[in-house]
Amino acid sequence: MAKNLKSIQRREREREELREQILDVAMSILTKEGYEAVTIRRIADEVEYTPGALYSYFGDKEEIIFALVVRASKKLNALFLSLEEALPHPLERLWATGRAYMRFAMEHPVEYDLMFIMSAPIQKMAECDFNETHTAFRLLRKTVEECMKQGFLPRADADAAAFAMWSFVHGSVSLMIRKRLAAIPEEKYDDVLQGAFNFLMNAMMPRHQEQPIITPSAPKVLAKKKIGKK
Amino acid sequence: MAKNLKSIQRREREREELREQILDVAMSILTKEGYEAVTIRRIADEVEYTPGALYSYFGDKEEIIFALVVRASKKLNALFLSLEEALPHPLERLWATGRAYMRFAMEHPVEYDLMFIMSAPIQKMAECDFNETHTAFRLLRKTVEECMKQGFLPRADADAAAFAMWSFVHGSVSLMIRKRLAAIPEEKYDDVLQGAFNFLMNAMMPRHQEQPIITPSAPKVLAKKKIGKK
DNA sequence: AAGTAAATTAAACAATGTTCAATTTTTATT
DNA sequence: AATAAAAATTGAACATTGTTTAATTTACTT
Repeated sequence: MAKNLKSIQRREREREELREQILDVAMSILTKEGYEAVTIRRIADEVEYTPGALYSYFGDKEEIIFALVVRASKKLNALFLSLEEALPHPLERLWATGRAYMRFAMEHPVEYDLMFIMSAPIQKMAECDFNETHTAFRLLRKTVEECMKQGFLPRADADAAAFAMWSFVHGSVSLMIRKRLAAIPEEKYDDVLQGAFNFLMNAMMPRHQEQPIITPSAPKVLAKKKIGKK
Repeated sequence: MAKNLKSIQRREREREELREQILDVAMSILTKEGYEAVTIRRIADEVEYTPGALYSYFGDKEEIIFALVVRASKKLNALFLSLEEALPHPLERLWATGRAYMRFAMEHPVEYDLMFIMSAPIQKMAECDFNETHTAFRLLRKTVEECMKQGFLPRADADAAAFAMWSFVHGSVSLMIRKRLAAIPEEKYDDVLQGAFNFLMNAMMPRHQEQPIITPSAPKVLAKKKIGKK
C-alpha cells in the first residue's frame, strides 16, 4: 500500500523531461523548417517514440503549439520585468521597453510569430486564462501613466496611449516577419525600423535621446561588415 | 484549320466564370467557417464539380488563396484611389486614409487577414511581382511628403514616417483580428482603437480635427437598413 | 515470482492535397 | 450526319496528416 514515493517522483520527473524534449524538438523544427514541417510523426521520430505516445504527454497538436507560446511568453516577460527593475525612470524605461520589444521580435521571429501573429494556438489561448500578455500590457500602461504624470507624455487615456505604442511596435515587426513590405528592400529593414521608431517617438516627446534598436555590436551587422571588407 | 473563334471565346468566358465561382465559394467558406474549413473537396462540392476538376483552373490550393488576396487588394486599392482624387488636401487625405484603412480592416477582417497577416499565400506573393501593396505604400508616402512640405508634419525620412503610420494602423487592427488583446475587453475595442488613433495623431499634429473611425452611421448599419426596406 | 499499473506500440481511421489514366463532352472536319 | 480530334471531367488511387484504441511491453509493488 505504501507506494514507493521515490520512484513515483522519478517517473514524474522523467515525464516532465520528455515533455520538455518534445517541446525542444517541436521548436527546433519550427525554427528551421517552418510550421508545415511541424508534424506529430516528425516530432515522434526525433524524440524516438511512436506518434501515439505523444498523446499521453499532450492532448493534441494545438496543445504542443500552445506550450511553445507559453515558453516564449515567459522569456519575453522576463525581459520586461528585468527592464522594470533596472530602469526606475519611466521615460527611459518606456524607450528601452520599445526597443527591447522590437529587438526581441527581429531576433526571435518564430517566437514572436507564435505569440502574436499565428492563428494556430488561439483556441487554447482563449480557453486557458493566459495572462502573460495581460501582465505585460499592464506594465506598459503603468509606465505610460508615470510618463504622463511626470510630464513626458501628453495626458490622455492611458489604455489608449499604451495600446497605440504597442500597436506601432507590433505592426512594424509583424509586417516584416510576415513579409508584407514589398515596397521596402530587405536590406533597409533595420534602417526603416529605426527611422520609424525615432520619428514616432520624436513626435510624442521632442526631447528624447535616440538610441539604436539593433546595435552595431549585434551579430548580424558585425558579420556583414566582416564579409564586406574582406 | 480556321477554328471557330466564337466558340473558343465562349469557352474562355465560361472558364472564367467557373474560376470566379470557385473563388466566390472559397471566400464564402473562409468567411463563414474559417481557414481550416476551406478544402478542395468542400469547394468542389459547392460548385458541383469533382476535386480533380479544380486543378485545371488553379495550379494548387495556394493559388486559390492567392487569388483571394488579389481580389481583396484590388478592393482596398480602389478605396485608396478614391480618397486620392476626392481629397486634394494632403493632411485631410492622410487622416481619411488612416481611418479608411482601419475601418476596412474592422469591417472585412477576413480579407484583411488574407492580405496582411496570413502566411498561407506568401509563397505565391513572393513569386508573382504583386505590387498592389507596393502602389498603396507609394500613395501613402506621397501624401506624407506633401504633408511635410506644407508643414503639417515634422520633416523626416518619408519612407520611415509612412512606414511608422502604416505600422500603427496595421498593428492595432491585427492585434484585434488575431485576438491578442486579453487586456482589453472586446466591447471596448472600438473606443480604444479610436483613442489610440487620436492620441498618436494628436502627438504628430497637435491641431487636427478628430473624427470617428467607426461612425454610428457606418455602412454596416446602413446596409442593414436597406436590406430591411426591400 | 506473480500480479498490477503505467507506458508504449502497432495498426487502423477519416480527412487532406494532389495526380493521372480513363471516360465523357464538346468542337472541328469530312 | 458521321467521325475524328481536342478539351473537360471524372474516379480512383497516393502519400500525408492528426488521432484513437486494442494489444503488448515495461516498470513497480507485494
